[in-house]
Amino acid sequence: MFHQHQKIKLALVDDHKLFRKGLKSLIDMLGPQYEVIFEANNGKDLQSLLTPDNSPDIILLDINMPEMDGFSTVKWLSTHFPLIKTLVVSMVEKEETVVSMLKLGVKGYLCKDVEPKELSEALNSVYNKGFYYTDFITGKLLHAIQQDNNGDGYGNGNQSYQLNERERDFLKLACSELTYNEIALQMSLSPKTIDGYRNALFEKLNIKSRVGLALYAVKNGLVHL
Amino acid sequence: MFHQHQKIKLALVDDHKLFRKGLKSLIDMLGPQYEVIFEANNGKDLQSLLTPDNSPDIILLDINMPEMDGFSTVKWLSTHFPLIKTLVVSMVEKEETVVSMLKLGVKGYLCKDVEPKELSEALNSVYNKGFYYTDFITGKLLHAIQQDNNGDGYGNGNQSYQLNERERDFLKLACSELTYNEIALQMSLSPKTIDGYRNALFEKLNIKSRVGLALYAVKNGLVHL
DNA sequence: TAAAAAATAAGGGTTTTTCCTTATTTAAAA
DNA sequence: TTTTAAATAAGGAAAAACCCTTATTTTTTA
Repeated sequence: MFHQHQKIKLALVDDHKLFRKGLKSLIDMLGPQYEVIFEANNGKDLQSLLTPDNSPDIILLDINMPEMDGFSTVKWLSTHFPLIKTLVVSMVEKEETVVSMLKLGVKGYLCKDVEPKELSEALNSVYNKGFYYTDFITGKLLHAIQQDNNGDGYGNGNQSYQLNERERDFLKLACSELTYNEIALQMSLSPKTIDGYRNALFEKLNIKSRVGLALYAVKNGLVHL
Repeated sequence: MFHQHQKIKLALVDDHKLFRKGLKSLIDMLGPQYEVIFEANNGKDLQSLLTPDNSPDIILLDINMPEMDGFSTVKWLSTHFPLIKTLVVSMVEKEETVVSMLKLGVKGYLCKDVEPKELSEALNSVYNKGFYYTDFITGKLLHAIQQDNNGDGYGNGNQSYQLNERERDFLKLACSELTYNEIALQMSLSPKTIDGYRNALFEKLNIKSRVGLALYAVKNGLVHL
């Protein structure tokens, strides 16, 4: 085993300081090969801290965060810092979320209830191999692919439940006590268009009611509680 | 400063292993005066691990957990192990939740985004003084009291928004895609009674729509995502 | 056990949500 | 510049949600 010339630089992005500090503590215990160079509360915070001079090898990233969530952060990173590898650490286990994140190019996905041992495996794997694929991830992907093949009109290769910007905007507002008419006003759209968005989401997400929409939004970190 | 004869025994109850391990790591760093004697995934898990021979001084308890949540756990502890002190560590910051927990007799309430320093202060305070009251807690209590005094018919001393068993049952079902009629069937009640429950909750919780109900339930850990 | 309080239920009406189908406008691709 | 595709919008109707008032039953309390 030869000498490691440089420490592996990490950054932590999570809106719960206690979790972040705990995570940092666990990482410190893994040994001196890892160094947490900074922590951020959310994507916005990360944007201000991240510079070419101060950039980590791997970012451990939460999804559900205020101001700027994991999705937006990964997208931003992929254009501005494409060399940084992202490892998601989230409590969200939903297939849609995992698959969406992988499509965006994250290098691994950990649930917050894994063993600390898996954290170190993930970090090593992402740094050395460039990715960390577990049975968890494979299972989600497989299931997603299988669903794509059932000929429901959404499948054949492209994203079956990937929501576009407008739908996400709508979904966030649907997750409030606004009436659909009020949402239409907010979005400067006809109530009938809103009607269409709702129906599209119902079909895409296999949901039957507005409560379902709200719950989906929460589960997938589109809104914060 | 004199010798501490006995370590302060702690137990951690949280459904996210990585958070638990991080928390344990932070506690271990506080010094040898604290010892985490066991960890549990949720209330049910705690029930099976907790015996008179194996009981901690302080339990650090999450709220939103599957199987058995923080509310039920605290209630159970207060009858079966009244001497154990409970310190809530949750991401929930809603006044209702904080106040309800305090009414149930927890000795302190920490949000998951506090500094680790506050964790150690809280543990010391709970162990030495029996409680840990912060401005955060006082603020919530004060606000709750002030609301009680506005003569809205719910106040005068008793719980203004404490939900009873039946209302909680209903709320959980309302947080689904079931129709109110279907909920009535499930609960073996008339749809008109359900109507009454909904209206009562709307008023108590200052909510205007079913989406609001669902969101409230999620925020307060009545349902798990 | 009588009175008070809480839980359960009904009547009846308004608004919002939900579900179809089809049409127009705008943007992208060939 | 056609052809296609995507976003936006309309009409019309049925179901569900929402709201207010009052009545009955059950449970608690005095």
